[in-house]
Formats: sequence, C-alpha cells, structure tokens
Amino acid sequence: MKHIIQSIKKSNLNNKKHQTAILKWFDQHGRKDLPWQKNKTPYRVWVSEIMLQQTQVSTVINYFLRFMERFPTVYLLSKATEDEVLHLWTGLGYYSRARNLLRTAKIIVNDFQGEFPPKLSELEKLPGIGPSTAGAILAIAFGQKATILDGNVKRVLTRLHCIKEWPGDKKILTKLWDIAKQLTPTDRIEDYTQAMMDLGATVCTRGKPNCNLCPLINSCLARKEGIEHKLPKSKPRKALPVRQAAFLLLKKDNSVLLEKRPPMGIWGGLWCLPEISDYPDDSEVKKFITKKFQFEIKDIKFLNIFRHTFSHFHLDILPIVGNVAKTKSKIMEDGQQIWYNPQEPATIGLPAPVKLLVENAL
DNA sequence: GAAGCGTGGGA
DNA sequence: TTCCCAAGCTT
Repeated sequence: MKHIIQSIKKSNLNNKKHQTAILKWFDQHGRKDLPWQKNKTPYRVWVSEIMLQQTQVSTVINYFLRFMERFPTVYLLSKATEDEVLHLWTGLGYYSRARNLLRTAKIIVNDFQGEFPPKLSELEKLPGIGPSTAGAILAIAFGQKATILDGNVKRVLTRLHCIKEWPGDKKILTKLWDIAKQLTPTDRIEDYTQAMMDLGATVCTRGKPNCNLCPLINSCLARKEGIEHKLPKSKPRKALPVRQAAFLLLKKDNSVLLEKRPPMGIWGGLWCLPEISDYPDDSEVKKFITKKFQFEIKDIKFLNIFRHTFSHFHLDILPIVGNVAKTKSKIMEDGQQIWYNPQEPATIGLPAPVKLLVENAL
C-alpha cells in the first residue's frame, strides 16, 4: 500500500514537471497567431479541427479563411448546399469531412439550438468528430480538461517513452491514450493542448528532431537511448496498386461536360470528367461517346498520361479531348450532368486532377 | 478491425 | 523517383 501511494505521488510530481516544462516552452515558442486562434469560438475551432485532420497547417490556412468568409456561423453553414461546401473543400481531400461537416452543422442548429455541446460523449456522436477531435474542441474551445492524441502527440509520446512498436497497433494506441490522459493538466488546458501539437510540429519533428530546443530533453527515453530519429516506427506498408482510367474532356464553347459522382466512395459528391476504365483506342472512344451521350465528336486528341496518387492506390490518367458539335450536345436533365465553364465556375466540388485538367484544357 | 478515404510536401 | 505521412474518422 505504501509503495502504491509513493508511486502515485512520484507520478504526480513527474506529471507536474512535464506540464510546467511544456507550458513554459509554449509561452516562449508556441504558435499563437494561427487564424483559428483568433476570435476563438467553438464553431471556428470545430471547422479548423476537421480541416486539420490528416492535413498540415500550411495547407489548411487559406481554406479556413475562405470558409469563414463564406460561412461565418454554424447557422449559415447549416443552410448551405453540399455542392457549395464541397466547392470550398476542392483540393483539400478527404471529402467525407466536408459532407460530415454539413451534416453536423444541421444537427447543431436543429437539435442543439446552434450551440456545440461541451461534453465529450455528445461531441463524439457528431459525424466526423472522433475521440481526438472531440478532445481538441473540448480543451481548446471550452477550456475543459480533455485529451487529444493526434499525429504530433503520438510522436512526442512515442519518443518520450521510447515505444518501439508501431503506434497504430491497437495495444500501443491504448497505451498512448493512457499516457496522454495521465499527463493532461487541469490548468491552462488550452495552452497545454496547443503546446503538445506545436512541439510535435516544430521541434519533435519526424525526420530530424531539434532535441536541443526541446523542453522534454531530460526526460525523453528515446533521446537517452539515442534512437529518437528512428521513432515512431513507421506503418508496415504494401506497394500501392496501380489503376488506369481515361478521362474525357468533352468541350463545347468554353465548357466541358462534368458528371456528379455517387455520394459515397472516392470523390463522393464531387463533379468529375466522364471516365472510361483502362485505355480505349480511337474507335472505342467514339463508340462510348455515341452510345452514352449521342454526341457528335469532330476530332479526338489523346494527351499525355499522368499519375494521381490516392492514399490507397495510384491512378494513371489518360486525358482524351474531343470537341462536341453544337447541334448535338444535349445532356441529361437529371441534374447529374453539367457544362462547366472554368471562367464562370459553378459552386461545385472538383477533384484536384479534374480541376487541373479542366483549367488547362480550356 | 482492417480497409477506405486526398492531396501536397519533404526527405 | 519513390516513399512517407500530416491536428483521424467511418464502415
């Protein structure tokens, strides 16, 4: 019994030292001028946290500013169309985040009187908000004690405790959550939360960590063993499969034909060029176009194949350009096809390579 | 519980 | 060039 009490006291003391060191470092070196740190509201914190999932700060900043300009409140967002939200998300990737953002905005307005619930279990029920994002919102927006475990914190803690296994493994993940919770302070929770992420992003970096600038250098076990640069162990990965597809750029005036993709799956809800799997030859292209659209195509040009890489496969894209005769260019009236003019862009979401092709081809 | 889900940048 | 993965969540 005595030993247990002593061990708890010792652990509390160590936690205190850790928290003090982190907060002192934050006061001197932490990031305090990011857009979502100004005019801080639960809405702004939520949007930023969703955008920042699997996405670096430098990428997010402009998207966040544009988004806030268009949707300054959760109420305005809740009235948006999915196309409009996806439009602002174009190029950011992981588009289910945008679809879930809109779903959650509607829930907040309809079921919560427009206010985010300051409760972990309630936040986690909302689409797109998992354990770490819920913790971040609670800590940063509401100043309540809560724990996050994002990529930054994982890296810091993996090194601090010299964890040599891959942190994605379920047992290790649970262990990391336990450590993160144990270290979480009650006081200055917002600064502490931000500090742990900043430390991972700016000092305890992936490749060459700047240990000489780290407030945890004396307690870091990986550093003690001299293997900090080797941790965390990287995910066991297979070579990505390669798929092939032809994208049709069917041009009329200053527009190309786009089709809306199904709501789920890759590029869900975005507008894409008509696609032919594998690489067709000249006659196959003409047959496809005639059968599907009843278009009359004057000439067909094959552009260079280029590679677009997703998280789980490569797509080698063969762009095929054709001019559509004006007299025969009727499209379906079901709202799933449009003529898209990049000079006067419709407010819809486009996959990055589609946007690239469309803007270069016209 | 493993796989699906984007994109861009750094090494 | 190729690999890795970044403020993870959903199914």
